[in-house]
Amino acid sequence: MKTHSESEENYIKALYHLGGGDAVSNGALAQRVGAKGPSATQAVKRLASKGLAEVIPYKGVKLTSEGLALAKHILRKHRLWETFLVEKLGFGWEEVHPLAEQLEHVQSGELVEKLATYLGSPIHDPHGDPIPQADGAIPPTMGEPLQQFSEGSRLRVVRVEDAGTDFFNQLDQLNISLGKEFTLISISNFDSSIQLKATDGSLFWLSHSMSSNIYAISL
Amino acid sequence: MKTHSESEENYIKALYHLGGGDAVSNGALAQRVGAKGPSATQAVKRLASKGLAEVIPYKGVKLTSEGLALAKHILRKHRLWETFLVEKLGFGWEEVHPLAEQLEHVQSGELVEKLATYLGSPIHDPHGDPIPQADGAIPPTMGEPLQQFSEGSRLRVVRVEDAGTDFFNQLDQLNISLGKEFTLISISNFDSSIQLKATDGSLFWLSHSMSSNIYAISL
DNA sequence: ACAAAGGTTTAGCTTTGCCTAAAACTATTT
DNA sequence: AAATAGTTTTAGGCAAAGCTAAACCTTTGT
Repeated sequence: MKTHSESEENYIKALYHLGGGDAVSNGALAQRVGAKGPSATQAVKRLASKGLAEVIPYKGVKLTSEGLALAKHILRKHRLWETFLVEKLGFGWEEVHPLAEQLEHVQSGELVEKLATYLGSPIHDPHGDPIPQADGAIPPTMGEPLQQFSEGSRLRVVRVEDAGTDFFNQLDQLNISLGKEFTLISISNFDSSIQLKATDGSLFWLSHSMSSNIYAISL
Repeated sequence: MKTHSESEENYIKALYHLGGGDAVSNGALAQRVGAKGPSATQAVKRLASKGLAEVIPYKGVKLTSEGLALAKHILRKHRLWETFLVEKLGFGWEEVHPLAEQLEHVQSGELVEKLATYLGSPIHDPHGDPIPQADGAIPPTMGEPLQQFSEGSRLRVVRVEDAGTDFFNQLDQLNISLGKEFTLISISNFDSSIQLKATDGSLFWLSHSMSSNIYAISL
């Protein structure tokens, strides 16, 4: 198995995040990896020369099937490590992303699979995001944003967007976590904020910016 | 906390391994990190400029107290990860070194300490080597090579040198692992090979090259 | 004591990966 | 259809970290 630099892996991840298998603009890519335009241009050339991406100058870049497979593998590692950090080491879900970014670059197929087994072959990470499987299959992405449900629905939180530390802290304050169940009481016509009732009977409001990052399924 | 490149950390590790706090020759250092002389010269200059090492040209390099503390911290991470890989993920003790070399570079004080706690704050790694503690204290290095014991001694294996995959495989074949107890039956005057008796009564011989890498305590 | 041998440092080149400034292309607007 | 605004690429630098070849110390042997 060929080996790739961390920088290359970061560009691969960014391409996957932004476009999946579709073309991505140079600017978007640069912004995502936190670099300037010319760095991205140069980086995608390197990727192209390794057969991981296909570039059409001035038009965009997209991952080849090989690049796509690599992206999924990196994402698999990332989400498995996040799961480990939360489930086994007791980290909060807001802390694990930067650590997983480092751990995901560790190179060893055997390690990934042993880790997966150790964690019970999970298919979703601590944020509810699907963990790509060893064969490249991607489990379904769960849930709809709370806005999608009608008043009176019983629902279970199954996924949250990684919207930054403050968002996670607010979730913790509100005692919202994956698997929790609520009843959607009402949606404001004025500012789209949402009123929920917890199983303990407590009532509270969520701003639109909060609720749009929270995904649930209907019970 | 300042951050260091992986290369820098590798040189720090090498300096610690070769000299502890004492001076090390450029050649030895270069060989240990797998680089050529000039690369080492350059590297130690970088370390010196960061206050991690002290260089006397043509004479040698040694770690400063700050460099020493960093070295211990890296070694702590390395040995904790090795412990994790063996105890939790079920890797064989011959496989873990290269993986730990990657994992040890992950930067997060909180991660190290959570990992240590998760593993039960071990003071020795799967090879019996001492794990530097968070405060920099180094637990005692256990055991004496088998040659040191007299015929008839009851002893317990507490540490093995990392002498390569073949060595570990042979240990596994002989069913020798840390904590196992043996009686030293005899030491050959001819080639210093050693005859041991296991607790199940089985008898076997160890070559000098095997036994000199196996450390035990007397019971 | 001096010269050869051996180890160390300097000099200069390579690659990766980032940057800024300038040139080139695309797209939009009149 | 042309000009302008916006994006992308090229050109040219810089730092880290490696290398080889050449110059420079230190040590050692006669």
